[in-house]
Amino acid sequence: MEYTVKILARMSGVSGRTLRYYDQIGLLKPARINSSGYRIYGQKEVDQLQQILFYRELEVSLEDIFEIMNQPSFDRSEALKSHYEKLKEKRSRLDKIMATVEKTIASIEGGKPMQDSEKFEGFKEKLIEDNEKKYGKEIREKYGDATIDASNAKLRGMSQEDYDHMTKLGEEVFELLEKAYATGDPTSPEAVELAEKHKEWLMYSWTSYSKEAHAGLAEMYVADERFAAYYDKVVDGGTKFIRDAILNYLGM
Amino acid sequence: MEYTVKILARMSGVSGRTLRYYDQIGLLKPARINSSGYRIYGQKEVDQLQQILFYRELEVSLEDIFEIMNQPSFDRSEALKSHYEKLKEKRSRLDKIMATVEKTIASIEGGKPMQDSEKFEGFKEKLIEDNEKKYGKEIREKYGDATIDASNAKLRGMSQEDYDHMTKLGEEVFELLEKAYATGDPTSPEAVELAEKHKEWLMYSWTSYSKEAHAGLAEMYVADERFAAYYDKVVDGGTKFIRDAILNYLGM
DNA sequence: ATAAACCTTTACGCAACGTAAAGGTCAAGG
DNA sequence: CCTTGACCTTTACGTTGCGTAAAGGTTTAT
Repeated sequence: MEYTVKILARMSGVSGRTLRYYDQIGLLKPARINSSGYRIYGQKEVDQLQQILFYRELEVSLEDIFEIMNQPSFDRSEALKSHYEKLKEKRSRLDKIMATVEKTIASIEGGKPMQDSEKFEGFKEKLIEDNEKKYGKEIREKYGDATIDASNAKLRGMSQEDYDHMTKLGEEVFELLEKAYATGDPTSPEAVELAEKHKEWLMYSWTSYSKEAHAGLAEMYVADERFAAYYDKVVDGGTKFIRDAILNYLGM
Repeated sequence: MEYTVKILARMSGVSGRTLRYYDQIGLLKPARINSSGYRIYGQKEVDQLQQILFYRELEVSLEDIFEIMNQPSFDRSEALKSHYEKLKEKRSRLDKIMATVEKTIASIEGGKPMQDSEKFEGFKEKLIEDNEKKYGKEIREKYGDATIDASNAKLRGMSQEDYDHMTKLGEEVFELLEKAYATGDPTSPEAVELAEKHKEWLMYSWTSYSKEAHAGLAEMYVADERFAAYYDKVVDGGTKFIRDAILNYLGM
């Protein structure tokens, strides 16, 4: 039950260099180093490597894998179940791309033209994935999976126009934030408009709306450095301002 | 039907930077540059980009994509059919990994242990893929798809022991080449053993064996720089020697 | 005419290793 | 016992496919 680099590498399908690299960055340390300086891996490390490979399969960065697996709340069994769902999503993305390939073949051989935007169906899913990779981790960590999963599900069903409109709304929120901030008053008409626009934007990704959830999100913006940085980019203190504007709008 | 960078990017799901990069490396050049230096893409480029994304989905390197698409014999329709098959393989690999995840969950919750090597089922497929990525392209180009596809199919069905044994045989071929070469005589007993061992090794990946195919492969070794480099690494002129030894063994 | 939203090129940065170099260790066979 | 070959080690530079400023020109809308 003890393995050297080469043996574990052969068993798992990764290279020796990969194992050494994982040791180097602290992602997977050998159980012990023997008297000659050789890395020796045991049971626990085998299971950890498997877990790492599952995450890697989902294109999670090694850094994120490290953070996830080192969280005190990390539950292997639960992680595996989540993996299963993600793999299913990945497979359905593949199915979509396969459908696009089929359609393209038919269009070439049948001579009937295809909408340009149709030609990229399935690839758009990648956008959603990437988005999740960028923001999903922290949101998941702090606010649970439910919100983001629902948000993704809705995104997926959206038409191009809807998507564009939503993007535009998001930008308008940004612009409004700047204007409203200039008034210095979170109860000003501009601030109210900001809150309204923000709600409108939210409706695109939220499956259900409640004042409490909206207010909770506003608080989250301030609490979460990532969101804070996002809104503070527009104007310093912008995050707090948008929170106050929303809370005022909601009468809280 | 004319698109600027941003528009095409949004439509296809790639970034603007990606399009500029593809232009830079010559993979996808815009149809024309307008008077202000802007990149303008047309119908043909849209289809090319789609094709590129299909290849990218299969993890083909951009360099290889370029070579493949610029071959005079490149047939879009055929390429798409091949894509479809590959995507199917990728999906079945995903299925295997999903099965491994399920098994792992059951093993954790049921408390029954799992073979260490079982834990990496599905990942091993990656090895085959990578191998193909490394050698497959040139072989395909020059000798058609049939051989390598069959070879992969057989590889997939192999047990760990078989695989190890094959690897070992491959190494023995190498060792023998050096010894046999030292005799300087492709009809020496050592050379005959080399040819025999080489046949034995071949049988692991070939579905059927014929003298002609074996001889053909020997010639291919010499003709193909990649293989030549591979065998000449052992001893200079090793490739020609192994060809002569095989031809002699086959009585040709 | 001014701002917003595009576009351009240049250039440095990054992840996740591959790959070579230079050398120590260990089991097996002569 | 000693050599050989297959392991092991560390160090370090190279690669792919972009992301991300920076610094500036163009177009469109108001």
